[in-house]
Amino acid sequence: MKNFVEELKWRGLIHDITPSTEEFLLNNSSSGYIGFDPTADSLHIGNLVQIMTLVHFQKCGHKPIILIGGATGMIGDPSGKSKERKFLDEKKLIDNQNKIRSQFEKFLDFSGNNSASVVNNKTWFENFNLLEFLRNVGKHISVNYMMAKDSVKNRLETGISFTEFTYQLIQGYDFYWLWKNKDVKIQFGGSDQWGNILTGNELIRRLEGGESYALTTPLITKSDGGKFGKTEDGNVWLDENKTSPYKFYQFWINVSDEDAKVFIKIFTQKSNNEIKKLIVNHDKEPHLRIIQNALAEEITEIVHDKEKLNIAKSTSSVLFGKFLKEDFDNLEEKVMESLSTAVPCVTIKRDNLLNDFKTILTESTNFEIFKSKSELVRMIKNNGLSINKDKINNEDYIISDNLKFNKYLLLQKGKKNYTFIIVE
RNA sequence: GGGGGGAUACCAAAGCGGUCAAAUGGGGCAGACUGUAAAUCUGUUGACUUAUGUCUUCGCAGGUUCGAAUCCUGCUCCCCCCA
Repeated sequence: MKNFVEELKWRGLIHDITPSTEEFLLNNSSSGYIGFDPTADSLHIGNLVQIMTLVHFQKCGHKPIILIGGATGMIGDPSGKSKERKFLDEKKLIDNQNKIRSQFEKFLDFSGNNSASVVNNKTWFENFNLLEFLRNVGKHISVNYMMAKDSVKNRLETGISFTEFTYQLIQGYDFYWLWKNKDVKIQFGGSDQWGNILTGNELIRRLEGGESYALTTPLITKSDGGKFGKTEDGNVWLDENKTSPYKFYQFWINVSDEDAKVFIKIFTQKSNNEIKKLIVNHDKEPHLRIIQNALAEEITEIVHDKEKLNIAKSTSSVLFGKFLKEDFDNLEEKVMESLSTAVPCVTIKRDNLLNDFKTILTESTNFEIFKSKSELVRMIKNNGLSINKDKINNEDYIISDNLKFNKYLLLQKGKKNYTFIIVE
C-alpha cells in the first residue's frame, strides 16, 4: 500500500488528522469519502483540493466515495419560494448530481477493484423520520458536545438556527451509515469540516464502538491575501459552459510565482522530484513562467481535454503572444471561435456594415466598444487601436473587407483590451 | 437659537468677471519598457460631421452684465465654533 498520508503531507494537504490514521491506511485498503453539495450543477476549483485528496487516495490503493448531499442539500438552502419547490428541487438535484458525477469521472477511476463510486444521502434519509432519528442518533450525542464545536461556538453570538445546529448530526450520521454499510473508515474535508467529521467518528464509537478516522485539508489562500479561486467574473467552474476552457487555463497561467510553487503540489499529480526540478528551472528563467504553464496544462487537460487545452493555448497566444497580422490570417476557425469565449463579444447586424467605420464602432454597436467617436479618434491618434492584429492609423478602414470567416473581427484597444465582433 | 465656512469634472482640490472645457494630484485609458507581473517615463482624459467652430458642464432656481464657475437674491444639503 502506498503511503497516502505521506503523499498528502509533502503536498501540504494536511491540516488535521486523527491519530494512527497513517498506520491504518498503510496496512489496509480502505474506503473514504467526502461530501459535496449538489446545490450547483458544477464543481468549481474551490472543490479541487477535495477532489485531489480522493485522487491520491485512490492512487494509493484505496476506494474513494463521493457523497452527494441530496438530503443535506435540501436542508442547507431553505430559502425557496413556490409550493412546488420540492419537486423541482428533486429534479434539479438529480440533474446536478449527474453532472457532478461526470466531472468526477475525469479524475477518478470508476472501474477496477478500488473503483470510485457515488452515493447520495437521500437514499438513507428519505425514510428516516424525526422520532427515529432522535431515538437512534440524537440520543447518543449531547448538546454539550455539539456546543463545544468551534463551528457552533463561533455562531453563538450572532445566532444559529436549530437546523444549522443539527447539521453536524446529520453529517455525522452519514459517516456512520457509510461506515456500517459501505465499510468506509475515513472522512475527508476542508479544515472547516473538522468538527462535523469528528461528530461522525464519535457517533460510530458510541453506537458500535467502531474505529474510524478523519483528515482535513487546509484552506487554500493566496500570498496576497486574496481568496483563492475567485476572479472578477466570480467562481472558476469546471463546467466549460460556465467557465470556458480558455478562461480556466488563464486562471492558472496568471497565478503568482509564489502561489504557483504551492499550487503545483496541491493541484497536479506530479512527483516531488518533478516539481523540484520545475521550481529550479523556473527560478533560473522566471519570465518563462514554467510552473504556471505546467500547472495550467495539467489541470486544463484533465478537466477539459487535450484538444481544448490546445485551443486555449492558441487562443492565449493570439491574445498575449507576439502575434502578427500574418499569423492571424492563418488562424483556424476553431481557435477563432474560442476567442468568443475568451474576450467580451459584441454582435452587429450585417446591414450595419454599410455605415462608415466610426459609426460602426460606436452607434451600430450601441457604444459598447467606444463611448463616443471622440474616444475612438483619440485611441487611433494614440496608436492604440488594432483590428485583426493590424494597427489602424486612419479612419477610412473598411470593416466588411476584413472580416474573418466572413463574420468575425478581433478588435483591440491597446494591448490587452479586446472585443470580439460577430456579424450576424 | 447665535456665528463662521463650504458645495467645481470619476475622486481630491485650485480658480473668485472675459485669455475657463476649467490649474494640480490621484484614478482611468493609451504609448515605451516588461514575464499576460511590479516599478518607471510619455501622451491622453465632456460631446459633436476635428473645427484657431458649435453645444453641454462648476449644488438648485432666478437675477445683474456685451460677457458669470466667478457678482447679487432665494432654496437645498454638508462641516466647524458658541449656547
